[in-house]
Amino acid sequence: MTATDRRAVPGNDPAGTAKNDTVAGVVRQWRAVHPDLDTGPMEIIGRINRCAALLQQAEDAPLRRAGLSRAEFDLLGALRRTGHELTPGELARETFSSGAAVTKRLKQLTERGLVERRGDTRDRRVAHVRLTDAGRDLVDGILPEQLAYETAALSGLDTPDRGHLAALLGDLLVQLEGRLVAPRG
Amino acid sequence: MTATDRRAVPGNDPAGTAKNDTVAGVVRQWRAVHPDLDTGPMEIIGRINRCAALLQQAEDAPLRRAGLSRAEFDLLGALRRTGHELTPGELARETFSSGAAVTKRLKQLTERGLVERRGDTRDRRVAHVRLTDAGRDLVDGILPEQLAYETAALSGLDTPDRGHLAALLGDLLVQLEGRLVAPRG
DNA sequence: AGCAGGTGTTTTACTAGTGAAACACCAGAG
DNA sequence: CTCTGGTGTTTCACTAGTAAAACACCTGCT
Repeated sequence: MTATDRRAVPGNDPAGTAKNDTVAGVVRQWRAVHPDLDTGPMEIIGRINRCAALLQQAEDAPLRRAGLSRAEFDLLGALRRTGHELTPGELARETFSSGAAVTKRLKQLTERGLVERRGDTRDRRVAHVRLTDAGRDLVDGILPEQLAYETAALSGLDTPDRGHLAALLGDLLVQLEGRLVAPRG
Repeated sequence: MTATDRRAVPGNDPAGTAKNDTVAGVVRQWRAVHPDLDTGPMEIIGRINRCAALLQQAEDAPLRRAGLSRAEFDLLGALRRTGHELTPGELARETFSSGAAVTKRLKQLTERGLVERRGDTRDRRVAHVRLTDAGRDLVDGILPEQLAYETAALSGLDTPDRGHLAALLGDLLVQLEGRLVAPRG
């Protein structure tokens, strides 16, 4: 621990990636404590997690202004982008959340007049949920603002980098979805 | 809506990124409903969020086996990797969580004998938290398994792609941290 | 000394989410 | 018709997190 230099240490960075973000610091600490472990995956996964956290925080601003949580907006967005009614179960799958969570959110959104439900005529277990006009208008009003925030958040990357990043994340996501979201029979 | 093709539509993909992950489908839906909006940012941010969710889910497996939540492991990990005692406030900053959350977690981890606290001698408001031997052993036992899961999750990408992805995410993260984590005085 | 304002931590009251069980219903077998 | 097993949805009991207030203590000013 004598005279430790806080800056990047040459020769310690095989991938040539000498960032000075928070994740780089964390990885450096782990390497110092466990020099034997391969910390490579942390550089990707740690950054993905941290980027996700920061981006969500940034995006929450326009939503809070509209009195919506991210989860509520996701639900409304699913209805808006599919363009048709969805059942609670479909909404759960579409928004990657549990059925119980969807039930709760639908209750609130219905009370606020943003969605409406009707029972299925043939199968009385299932409900069909659709946006009200107010719900549709709300989503359409928020979306451009949301995208503007996102564009601003990404403005530090130039266009080719953005394309490249999207492509690499797409590759990764295909792998993850194939592996983790068990092959549907 | 007549004869809509579910596959990628040629000419609609300026970045040349014709993925078939879930995000690509979502973006396609939005484009159909709002052809005027630039959905570019979604391709990155949507994928970051989705990757983060899937990766966390995957990583939670080894943690649950050890009876820890991700948040608890983050806290223990912060103590382990810094190598010295931390105050609750420092732990909160280090793990990006609220002070109240740290208080709660410390209470549980102390009861389980994984961390210990002692009061500061000069300033009796502050506490110093350190890992017990059991805590250190637990982290050291989990970490390799955790990294193995991470390596497996990323195994779909070849080495140069991994380096490239880490670098791009690092660039993005530097931007985001500079922008969103207000310039510290 | 004594008070004012600031900081580190905990408590409080509350919210959103979870898994498991409950409920309501359908569809097929006998 | 009436079971039986399965599926869509909701309820229940509980957990983890949050923001704001409370608390405990320090520091500097007078």
